[in-house]
Amino acid sequence: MSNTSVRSIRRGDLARATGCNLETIRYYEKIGIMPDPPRSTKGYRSYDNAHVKRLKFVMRSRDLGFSLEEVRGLLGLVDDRSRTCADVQLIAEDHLTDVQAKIADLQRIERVLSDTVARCTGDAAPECAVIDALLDA
Amino acid sequence: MSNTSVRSIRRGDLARATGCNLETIRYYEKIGIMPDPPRSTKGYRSYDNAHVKRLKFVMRSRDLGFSLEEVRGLLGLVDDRSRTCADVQLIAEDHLTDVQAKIADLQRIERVLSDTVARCTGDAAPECAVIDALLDA
DNA sequence: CTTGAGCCTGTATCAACTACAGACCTTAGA
DNA sequence: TCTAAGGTCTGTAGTTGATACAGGCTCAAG
Repeated sequence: MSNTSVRSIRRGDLARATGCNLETIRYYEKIGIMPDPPRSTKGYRSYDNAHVKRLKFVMRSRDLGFSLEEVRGLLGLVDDRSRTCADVQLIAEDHLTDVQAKIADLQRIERVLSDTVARCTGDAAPECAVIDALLDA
Repeated sequence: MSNTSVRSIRRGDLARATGCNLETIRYYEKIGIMPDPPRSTKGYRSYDNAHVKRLKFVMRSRDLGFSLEEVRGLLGLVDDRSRTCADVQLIAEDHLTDVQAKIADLQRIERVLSDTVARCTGDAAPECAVIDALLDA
């Protein structure tokens, strides 16, 4: 069962293969999230399946809201043969806590905002419940 | 009923009066969210009650997640004698929609993340459900 | 041989702040 | 009166996570 082996692709191909923006790949390489790939004689970067896989990992992590520093931590654990499930769980649980806090924050905002907007008449009058709420402590 | 009238305070006092970071005030002045205040002969900025009120408005708006551009819009409407409740409602409702979308996004993330973390054994084994989820498409 | 696409590099921009350096001013205490 | 501490002034750089653009090479098709 040989899976589709990509021998040597260029940055644009990697972008297409992953759906990641080309400039973003460049940025990830600059900050060390992605490795500096080998170069052709003419200086063109050459990527392979391992790069595709790693970049997809990064993208899925980002999609789940992990910061690039958290992704860096996760990548370190992926590479580390001695990592344990507990190590990973720690990062993921921390992040989950962050996400839950953000949700709570936004829900508070949503309540205040929708309550206030609901008091709007929405007509041509200069009085407005939203402005009043923002002006008054 | 004379309310506490602040005749002339300096930037540090404005910061203390509002709880806003001093550098943030400076930034707001730079980008025009707050006006350039008058200066003393020695070049010290001098603020009054109107500045305190405006800055508090900005801070409450930011706290409710309005972007600085949205705040700019709201401030324009506060100042504008011809503004209507409908004008303000439009901005607030747009923002409310944004907030609701963000909540939905984070809730999706929260589900995936907590489901995945729940499958962690949390032990010293190298197999980890989180890593697996991030590695597999 | 030319044209266009793709790649290379460096640099700038965005939001919304925050931080720091070096110079000046003001005020309280000795 | 002198001095030391603290506030204020200015300009500038750094943060996160990208995105955009300019100017120069190279490569493949027609």
